[in-house]
Amino acid sequence: MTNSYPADARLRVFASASSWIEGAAVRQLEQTLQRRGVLAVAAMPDLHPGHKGPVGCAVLTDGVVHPDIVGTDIGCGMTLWRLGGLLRRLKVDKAVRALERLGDRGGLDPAEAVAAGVAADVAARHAAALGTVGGGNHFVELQAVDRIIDAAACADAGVEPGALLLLVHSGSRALGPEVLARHPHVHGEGLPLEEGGAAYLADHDAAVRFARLNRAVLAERAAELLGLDGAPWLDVPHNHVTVEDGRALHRKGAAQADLGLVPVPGSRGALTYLVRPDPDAPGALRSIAHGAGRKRDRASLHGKRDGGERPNPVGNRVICADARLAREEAPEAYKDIGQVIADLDAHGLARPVAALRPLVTFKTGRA
DNA sequence: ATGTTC
Repeated sequence: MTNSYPADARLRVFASASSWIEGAAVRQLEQTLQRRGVLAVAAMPDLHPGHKGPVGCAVLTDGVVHPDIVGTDIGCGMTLWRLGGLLRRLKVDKAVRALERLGDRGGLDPAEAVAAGVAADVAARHAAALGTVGGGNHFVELQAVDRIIDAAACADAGVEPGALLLLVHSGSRALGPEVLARHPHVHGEGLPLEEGGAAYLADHDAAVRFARLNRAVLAERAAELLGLDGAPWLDVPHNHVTVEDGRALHRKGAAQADLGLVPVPGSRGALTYLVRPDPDAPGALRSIAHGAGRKRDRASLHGKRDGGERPNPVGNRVICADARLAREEAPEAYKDIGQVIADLDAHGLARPVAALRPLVTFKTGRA
């Protein structure tokens, strides 16, 4: 059973027949193609329905900027840090107790945020959010290199089995929604660069930098709590818009593919894959999948019919004091990351380099 | 996604 995708030469779908994509997401793709100025759309194997359009796609326009494609979480993405530690020396219980404290401290002071490059007015309103995970699918996760898949690429990158890593998924917190609200636009019409698009981009770019800084503060704090040396390695946004040669490239839940290696996480009970994208893959708009993608909407995961808690498929410890969030983010809410990676590989978008195993996941310490 | 959210 396969979906029938819109017959439109501008659309490329990088998913195999065995990757289930909801009909609602396909209908949203049709609407995306009707937005003003759309030249090309690349849909990834983790495509799923979103608020104002599908999550898991890249959209190139002739210069019209569509803020509601990027949505509220401007700059959201993944940061991967190397940790100076080895799996065989790790005490998992101790790591759990350490990461439980990630929610204890507040964010930065405005002065610290300004020193880190945040504009004074933004710092005044949002510094306290720097170093906070947020909700939804965001997390901080201690991982270990589980399996080398591409030995040469791993040797190049210094990736060795049993090495500890820190993966952070977060965004611009309340700054993103503020920026979106500050630039009103008609759905589907968007903002031409000279008619509000450039002004949106300036605020948007600040939110992208803010989100990256937030991930760095989170990683630094997590490494400190774990008592391990931490070194920044990769930072890859998957929710943003870039303008080049007068064209606007939007990514909505699609990872940037021209920054080197990319961590592609599964659910919070699955492996993460480190992949090497081909930034020139035809039709992919310099993008790849950003994760497993939701299989079930949040609402359907509540209620008695769901059958309650299941064991974590890969045995990582998940710190999440919010039971409702834990249900919405349960592993069974997500697609199979192995299939997503297989689809990326089969379509020439990315090659797997290593599999990373989650050990301890921090979602939220707040009850 | 959201100093969210009935």
